[in-house]
Amino acid sequence: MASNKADLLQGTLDLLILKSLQNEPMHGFGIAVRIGQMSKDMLTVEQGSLYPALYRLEEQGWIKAEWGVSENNRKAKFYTLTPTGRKQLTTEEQSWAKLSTAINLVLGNA
Amino acid sequence: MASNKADLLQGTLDLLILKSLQNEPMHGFGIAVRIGQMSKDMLTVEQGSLYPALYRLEEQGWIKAEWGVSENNRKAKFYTLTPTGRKQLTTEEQSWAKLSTAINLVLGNA
DNA sequence: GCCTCTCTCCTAGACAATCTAGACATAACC
DNA sequence: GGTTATGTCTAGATTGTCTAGGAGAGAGGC
Repeated sequence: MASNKADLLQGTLDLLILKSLQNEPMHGFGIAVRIGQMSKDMLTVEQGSLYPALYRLEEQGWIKAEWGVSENNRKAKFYTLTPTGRKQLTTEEQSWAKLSTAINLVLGNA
Repeated sequence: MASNKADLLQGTLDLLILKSLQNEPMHGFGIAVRIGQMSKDMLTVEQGSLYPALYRLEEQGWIKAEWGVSENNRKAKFYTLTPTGRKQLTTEEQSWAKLSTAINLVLGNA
């Protein structure tokens, strides 16, 4: 019911994934770890959320997958941001900014 | 599919409703209008989202309903924040702050 | 060589919140 | 008396996330 853990807000996962890929291709597992680190462990991406999300993004044409080898010498699927994905990232960043602004307006944290 | 409109993020509606009731009791319709106004029309609360949410909150004991008469002389259900609801509001405000901070960390809008 | 740990990917099914798209009732206005 | 604005309500679909698993393969200890 009420969650003590920092569950993600629905809709933000795509944004976070796209953002993780902004500078360099990464494999799925790495994306999850990266998001955890960047948020100082306030956000946790479950694998059951991550992989479906990655497929979703790939289907949309926002990211592209390629098999490769990880830093630890394991085979891993590396995802790259496509040009369309880059546009989408911008869009989602703006829409996040707008939404959080709007909510803060209501909360009075102007 | 992708939405141009400013859909709500799941989980934020409860917070917004509780916040609307912080200062005075309101009826459902009024809450929706209020949220729209306070957010400068960036947020829109659909009725199909609103009423289920109100029931949810009432079941949790966070708000209390009472039939009354609106400013326009219609019968309307007025909702009041309970003491538990007030606590919940604080909790949710904090958790929103934490979450948006976390996301902004990832986005680099530190 | 064998065992275990860790890394990495994947999936089915449940769950919960929101949206779509309606219906209904009544006050106010023309 | 018809129309508009106000106000509540519901069924059903949709969607995104979580739970709770499984599986393969390299690394490292023995």
